[in-house]
Amino acid sequence: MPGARKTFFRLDSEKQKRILSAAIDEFATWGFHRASINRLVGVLGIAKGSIFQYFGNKEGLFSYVFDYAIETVKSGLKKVRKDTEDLDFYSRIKASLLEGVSFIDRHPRLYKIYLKMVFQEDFPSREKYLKKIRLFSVDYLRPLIETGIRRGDIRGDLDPDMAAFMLDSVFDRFMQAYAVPFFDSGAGIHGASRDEIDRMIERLIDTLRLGFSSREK
Amino acid sequence: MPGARKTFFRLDSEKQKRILSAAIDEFATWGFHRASINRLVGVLGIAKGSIFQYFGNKEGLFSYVFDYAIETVKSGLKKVRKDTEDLDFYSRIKASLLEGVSFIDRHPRLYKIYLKMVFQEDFPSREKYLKKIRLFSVDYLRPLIETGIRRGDIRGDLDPDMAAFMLDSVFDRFMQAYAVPFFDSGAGIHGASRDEIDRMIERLIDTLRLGFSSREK
Amino acid sequence: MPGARKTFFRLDSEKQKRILSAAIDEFATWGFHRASINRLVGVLGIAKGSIFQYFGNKEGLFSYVFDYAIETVKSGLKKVRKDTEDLDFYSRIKASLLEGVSFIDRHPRLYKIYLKMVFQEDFPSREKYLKKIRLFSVDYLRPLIETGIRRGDIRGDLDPDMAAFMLDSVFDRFMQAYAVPFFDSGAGIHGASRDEIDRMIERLIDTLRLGFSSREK
Amino acid sequence: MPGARKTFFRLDSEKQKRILSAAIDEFATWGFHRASINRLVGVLGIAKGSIFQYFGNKEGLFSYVFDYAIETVKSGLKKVRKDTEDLDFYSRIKASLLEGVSFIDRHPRLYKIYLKMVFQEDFPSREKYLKKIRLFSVDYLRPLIETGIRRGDIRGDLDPDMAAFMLDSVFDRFMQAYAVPFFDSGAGIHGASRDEIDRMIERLIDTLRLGFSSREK
DNA sequence: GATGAATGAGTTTTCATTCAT
DNA sequence: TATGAATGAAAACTCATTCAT
Repeated sequence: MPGARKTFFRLDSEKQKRILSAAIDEFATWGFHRASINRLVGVLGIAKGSIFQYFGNKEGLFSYVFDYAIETVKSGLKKVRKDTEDLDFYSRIKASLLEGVSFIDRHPRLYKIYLKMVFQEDFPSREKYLKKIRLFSVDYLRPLIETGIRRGDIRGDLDPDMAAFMLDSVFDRFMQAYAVPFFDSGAGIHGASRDEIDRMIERLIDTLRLGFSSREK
Repeated sequence: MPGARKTFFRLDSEKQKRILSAAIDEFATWGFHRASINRLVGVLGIAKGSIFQYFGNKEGLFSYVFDYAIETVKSGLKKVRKDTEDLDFYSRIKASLLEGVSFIDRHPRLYKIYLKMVFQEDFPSREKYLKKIRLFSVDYLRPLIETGIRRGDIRGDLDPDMAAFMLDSVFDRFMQAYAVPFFDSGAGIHGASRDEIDRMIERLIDTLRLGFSSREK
Repeated sequence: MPGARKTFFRLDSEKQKRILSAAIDEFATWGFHRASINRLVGVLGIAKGSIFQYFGNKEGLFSYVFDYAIETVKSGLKKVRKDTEDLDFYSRIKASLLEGVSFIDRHPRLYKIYLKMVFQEDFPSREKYLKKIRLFSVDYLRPLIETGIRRGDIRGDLDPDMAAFMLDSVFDRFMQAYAVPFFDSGAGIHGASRDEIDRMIERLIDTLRLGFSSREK
Repeated sequence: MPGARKTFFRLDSEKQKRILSAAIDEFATWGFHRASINRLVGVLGIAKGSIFQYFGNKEGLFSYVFDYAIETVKSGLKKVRKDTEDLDFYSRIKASLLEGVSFIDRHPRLYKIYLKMVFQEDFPSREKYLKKIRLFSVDYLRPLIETGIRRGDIRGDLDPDMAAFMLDSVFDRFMQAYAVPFFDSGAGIHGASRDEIDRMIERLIDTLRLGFSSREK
């Protein structure tokens, strides 16, 4: 039901972009509940009624912004998947992590909205939005793992559920670790250079690859 | 600075508990900003002014609840650490995960407050509260890993930073995975029995132990 | 910064006047701090939010009322200055005092607001408001004195600073003396008629003119 | 009716002074209405109920403070009147002005309370308090003028009502002019030295003595 | 289609006073 | 005599939504 209406899409495309961008700002800064339509129209210099005409209500606006965010993430990862088709499993994981970091650099506000959303159970239709995200992770990581096993990059008896779970956890946490200082200072993981980030990822992947136990024969 | 005042501690202890419990309910359900003192005193059947006499302001109340939560988590983990002192690394990790799951069963509302808090950047002194939590994870996991290496449970060349990072991520995510369906239905990880949870944890630890790569000689 | 917003000026002019008048009432009766927006909107029969839409906040409303008061005083005195251009110094002083008295008759509530304001050090931007008033007295009285000296109405060796200071003091006090009983009973200086006021002013000016000392040769 | 009760006077005299001083602070800073008993007892570290036991209610406390202020002013002026009995009129006026200035230096908080009070019509029994002050001015200035005329310091045909009115106005304004910057910076009339204040007073008295008109024979 | 005035329930916080202990 | 917990009305201000123009 919610989302943008025909009226919105009939607007001149420049205006559509201005509204989208201002709405992203508002939700990224304040989260859903504390975002204020009053403030938004103040910034945009348009009539309050217009927002309601375009999106029905506050949730409709959020829904539009959120779908845009999902599209953006998806297209980034699709590109990585395709570009790395011929590489081995670990290189693909590394590329994916780098894409995550780069996504935060390119779209910090969208990532903020994601974080805001994840743990606020109470806003309308939260479940629906979360499902779109979760599916995603499974859709993306499971095939990667399966291909890795088939090609012999990963040991054949690896538990694919748990592997996916671990990757998902580590991905998420790594992005958070990168993002939080980035939001404060504009530099990820407390000012680490791109090279340092690179090395960190390698160490992380090594740990994933080798596991904790000693390799006695 | 904020927190409970003398006035509060002078109250009859039954009343203190009633207020603490109702406040936990309120913050667990609504988060910090949307929690309502009006609603709270309505539930408690006391005067609005009283809350402000006890805690100074809304943040004082939150601070009191939060410190209580931290104490509760800490005492649970301390017990695990002590009770498992003689066990090997993987058993201790398993016990810790089980304690996490059990904590959610025993104190679902406190865990909810934690989740609500983590990604709402804007509420007063959030940093201060987060620091208390973060310290925690490091304080707890690093010694476990170091002892594991010393005792030979873990390979000596394991990267301890990344290992701690992985454990922290996986712990957090596992607890979230357990908690979210738990909040909805009262049963963790979509209704799994205690036995099933147990097996899941074992599979997870196995994956951690062995890593992704095949064990060529 | 504060003051009325576009929204307010777009209102039907009758409504603007009703709001201005009710706000003057409220501030004149209660001063800044004890004035109540709740009471105001109750009297006006409009929604509380509307006042905040028109003026942003309480100070914005006060600022609007205050600027209106200043305008009203200024225009009265300007008229006197112009109308008495050709008269001698003492006649101009008399006319000014009469204008002061008449201002209180015409705008008792505005004068009340002035009195309330002068000695409440703490309300927001008080200094800014006071400055607007102080400038005023200097701007008005000094030229009058200088012209009086030039024309020979006043002795050439009069100390102009102290003369201005005395006039300002006496003006202020006279208006207060007139106003305070006026507020209580509706009749200035305890029920004196316009003729009596007139004579009082003459006696006052005589005292100013001749000074206290005996006129020895 | 209002004022301090027996209970208060039975207190150890040191405590009485602490309470008086803290109450003066509170009223001087906040005026009557915005003064807070909560804050006061917080500062004093005594029970809220005690204040009500000592003074009945807020007005009782104010009344006590106010009577103390009047006594303090009176005793200062009485001393001046007596010490200057043998001096001529203008010297006595000068001494009185200096006493006013010195009073502000010695008791700035009491003078603040006076200013706060004068133009806040609405607090309980304000008229009663004001009367005590007004009487005062008449009681003090009229005899001074009459003695001055009798002794030939002042011309015999001076209008004594208007003379008293002028003196009262100029006194009041001078003290305000001294006090307001004093409250802000701790130095009267924008940092003037005692010598400069002295000269100002002399210029002012000269202007009063000689009047505005030229002294043609 | 666009506008923006109107709404009123909601928020946190303050405070003088009472009264049982 | 002293204490301090309890009260609840009042304050300023916010905001999503509606609807007449």
